Amino acid sequence: MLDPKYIRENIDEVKEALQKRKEDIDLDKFLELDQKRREYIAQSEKLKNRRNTVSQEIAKLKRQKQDADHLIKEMQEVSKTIKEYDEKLREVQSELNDFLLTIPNIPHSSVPVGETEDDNVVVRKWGEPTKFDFEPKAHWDIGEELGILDFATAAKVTGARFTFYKGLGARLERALVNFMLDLHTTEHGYEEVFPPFMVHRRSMIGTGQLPKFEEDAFKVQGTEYFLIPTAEVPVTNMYREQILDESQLPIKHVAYSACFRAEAGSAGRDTRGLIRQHQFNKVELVKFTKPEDSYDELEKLTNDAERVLQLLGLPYRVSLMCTGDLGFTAAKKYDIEVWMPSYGRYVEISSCSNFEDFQARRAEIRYRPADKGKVTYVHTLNGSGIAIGRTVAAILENYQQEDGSVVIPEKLVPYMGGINKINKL
RNA sequence: GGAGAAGUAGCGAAGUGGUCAUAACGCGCCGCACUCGAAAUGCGGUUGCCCGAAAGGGCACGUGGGUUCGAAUCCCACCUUCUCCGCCA
Repeated sequence: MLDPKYIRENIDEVKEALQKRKEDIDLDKFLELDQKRREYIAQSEKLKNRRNTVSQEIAKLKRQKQDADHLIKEMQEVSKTIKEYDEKLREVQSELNDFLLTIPNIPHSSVPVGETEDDNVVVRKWGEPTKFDFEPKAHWDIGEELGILDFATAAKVTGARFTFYKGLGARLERALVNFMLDLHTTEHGYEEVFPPFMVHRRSMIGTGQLPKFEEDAFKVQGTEYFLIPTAEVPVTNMYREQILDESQLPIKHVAYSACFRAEAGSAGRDTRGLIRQHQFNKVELVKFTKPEDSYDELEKLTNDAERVLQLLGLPYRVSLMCTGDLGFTAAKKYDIEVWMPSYGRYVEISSCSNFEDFQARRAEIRYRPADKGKVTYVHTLNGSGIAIGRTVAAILENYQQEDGSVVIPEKLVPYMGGINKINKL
């Protein structure tokens, strides 16, 4: 959520920013509602002041056993009028709030202006696309031939876009979760959190999934709960409506969770394999920082995520998202993309974003500066560190051998109980 | 799921219709004094939001309604926590 005061005072700048995002939002409507709101507040408060004053007088008269009927009669009228103004105010306020919740974040000045993913800027590459002296296979074929992935059975049991991992496949998934959690807790200083996989509506609004993107979420029938699309939601909302102490910042959490996405609107895309599932595992990094530190922390967070791929020996590149590909909530976002031989290109495996105070405002997460300055919104950041299913896909494809087996990256071998290769049965 | 109790500042807690919500009192925290230094002691300071150029005003006692000239206080609903019972991994 943007600061209403900021929009009011910088209306042209905000309009221009939204245009860069290709967002068509009528900010004049905002100004109009905001104007009305302030009018009603002024009217209502003037009357409340009168009521408070007179109520004291009534109390005084009653104590002196004097007659206060004429004042009480006047106050009956005043109270009625206050109620009318407050009702109008409530309506405008809620309309204004609903409107604010649909305005996306303003891109940071360092974000390239562009329309589609073609305008994203590759900022660095690590490693080279894997070369094979045989015809490499896609991970869904490798996985099925090794008996470690079973899409057909998942379709029978649940439906499309679900998977059974079996045997060493299930073990590989689990090994990656543990490997990443250990890396981020012991080497990068994140505190581990294991969150609820369901949250209520207020939390989904806090991080920006709602109200605009309800069709992307799974709602649990008979409850007001949503399955989390990412651990970002519960972990960021841990600190909702809290005033933190400056000495606590930055707060850094790492969380494993399953993630659930309806994938509405992606019908027909990435239908095979592990790339686009309704349920997948992810290790997520979440940070809360002082405003002046958030862009440094974004670089560090991105590096922390990249480290996973480096240790696994998977070639990747980092792209800076352009204004048109930034998503609703981010002010700046890097995608880390891993080389996927079956796609013949790099595929997103992590998204690292700085939301500045956009989420903090929605979720009311603030901190008290040590110098006793004004209570201020924190900046929130998060990034995948990293998506597990896509990592399995990348390992299967990049580490496949001509005989159909898959070598386990060295760093992962201890987590696989010493197994360094998955062979055909 | 059933029965009961409770939700007020960082924590504990007072306040049961107007004169105590910048919220008594205690603890904690910050500053100052005393001290060679510390402890102890004393003094002072310690919620947030909204409207307003300012002066100033308004709001918030779990949340939302209601009654009333006036609600932390009375009524209703919901949420959360605790205790007991039932069920369950």
